[in-house]
Amino acid sequence: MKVSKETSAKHRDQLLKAAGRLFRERGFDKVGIAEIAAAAGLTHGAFYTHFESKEALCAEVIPRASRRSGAALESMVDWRASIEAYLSPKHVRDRANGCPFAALAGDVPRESETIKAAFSEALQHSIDVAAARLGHKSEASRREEAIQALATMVGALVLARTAATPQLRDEILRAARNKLLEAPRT
Amino acid sequence: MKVSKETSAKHRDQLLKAAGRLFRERGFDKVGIAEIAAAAGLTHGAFYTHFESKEALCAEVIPRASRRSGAALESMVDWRASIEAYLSPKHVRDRANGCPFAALAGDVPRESETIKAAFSEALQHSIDVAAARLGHKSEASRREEAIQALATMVGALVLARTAATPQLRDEILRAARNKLLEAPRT
DNA sequence: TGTACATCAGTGAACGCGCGTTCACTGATGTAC
DNA sequence: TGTACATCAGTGAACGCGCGTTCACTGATGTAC
Repeated sequence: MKVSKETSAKHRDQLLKAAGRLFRERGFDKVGIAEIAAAAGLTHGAFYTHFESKEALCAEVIPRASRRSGAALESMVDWRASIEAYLSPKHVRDRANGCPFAALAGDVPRESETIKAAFSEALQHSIDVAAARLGHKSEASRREEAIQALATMVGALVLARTAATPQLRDEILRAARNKLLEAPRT
Repeated sequence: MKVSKETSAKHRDQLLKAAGRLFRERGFDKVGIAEIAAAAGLTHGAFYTHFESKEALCAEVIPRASRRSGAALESMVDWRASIEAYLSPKHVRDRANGCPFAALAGDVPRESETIKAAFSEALQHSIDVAAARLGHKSEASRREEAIQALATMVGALVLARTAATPQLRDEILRAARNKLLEAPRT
C-alpha cells in the first residue's frame, strides 16, 4: 500500500544503508535485491520504486559509504589515531562498516563504467581530504604522501583480511603501522 | 571418448591455467565452469573428472598462480626492476596474468576456509621470498620490510585498477614507486 | 604380436536453484472540490 | 472542514536466465590373455 512521503524517503535511505553494509561485507555480486530489501524492512518489489536497477543502487552506495567512513576518520583527533583505528583488528573484522575502498576496490574494475566513475570520484575526494591533513610542504607533495599512505593502508587491510590466522593478520597490521608512523606527522 | 593419460594430464593443466587467468581477470564468481572448460578446449562435463567442485579448483589455482607470478618477479635482476614492473600501467591492465594477491585478495575473505588457507599459505611464501631479497639487518626486520613493501604494492595496484582515468592511475603508480624506491636497496 | 574386453575421459542433455526484474493488484495518502 | 477520487509505495507471484552439478552414454585407450 501507499506510504507517506517521509516514510518513503526513510525507506530509500534504509535501502542505501543496508546495501552499503551488505556490499562492503560480501561484495556486489553475493548480495541480492531481496536481501537488501529485507534488511530495510521491505520486499524486493518495493526496491524498484526507489532504484532503476541494482547497478544504479551500487553507483549511489559508493559515494554515500565513502562520505560516511571518511567522516569517521576525519573525526579522529590526529593522524596517528586515524592510522591506528584503520589498521586495527577491529577494522579487519568489521568489513561491513569499514573503509569502502578496501572492501570494494577489488570488485570495482569488474563492474560498469558508471560504478568505476563513482568509485574514482570518491577516491579522489578521500585523497584530497587526507592531503589536507598533511599540513606541510607543497600541494603536490602532500597529494603524493596522501596516496602513499592510502595505498599502504588499503593494501595492508586487504591483505590482513585474507590472513588465515590472527598471527599473520596482526603481523601485517603492525608492519604497516610501523611504516606509517615512523616519521611523525601533524 | 577416452583419452590417453598424457592428454588427460594436459587437459587438467589447461583447466588450471585457464582458471588462473580467468579468475584473476574477473574473480571466482563471475567465471563459470563452462567458460573455463571451453578455454581449455573441453565441455563442462569433463571438468568433473578433474576436479571435485569449483571450490576445489579455486583452492588449487591459488598456489599455482602465486608460484608462477612469484617466479616472474624473482627472475628480475634487481629489486628496483621488480618494483617498476609491478607498478607499471601494463600490470594494471593485465590483471589476468598479474599478481594473484592484488587480483584476488578482495574476494578471498568471502570464500571458504579452504581457499583462505591456500591464499594465506601462498602469501606467507611470497613474504619469505621477498624478505630473502632484502639481504640486510635481522630476519625480523627483513620480514617487516617485505610486508610493508607488499602492502604498498598491492594497495597501489588495486587502487590504480579502480582509476577511471589514466591520469589518476599513473599518479597512484608514481607515488608508490617513489615511496618504495626512495631508500635504495640491494 | 594380435585380439577381446574392461576402463574411464569426455560429451551434452537435464536438474534444481537463486537471481534480477516485471507486473497486476492493494490500500493508504493526499489533493481537488 | 468534509468528501470523493486519483495517485503511487509496497506486495508477492511469476518470468527468464545462467549457474554448478549430475548422469546415461560414447568410443578410444590400454591391459589380460
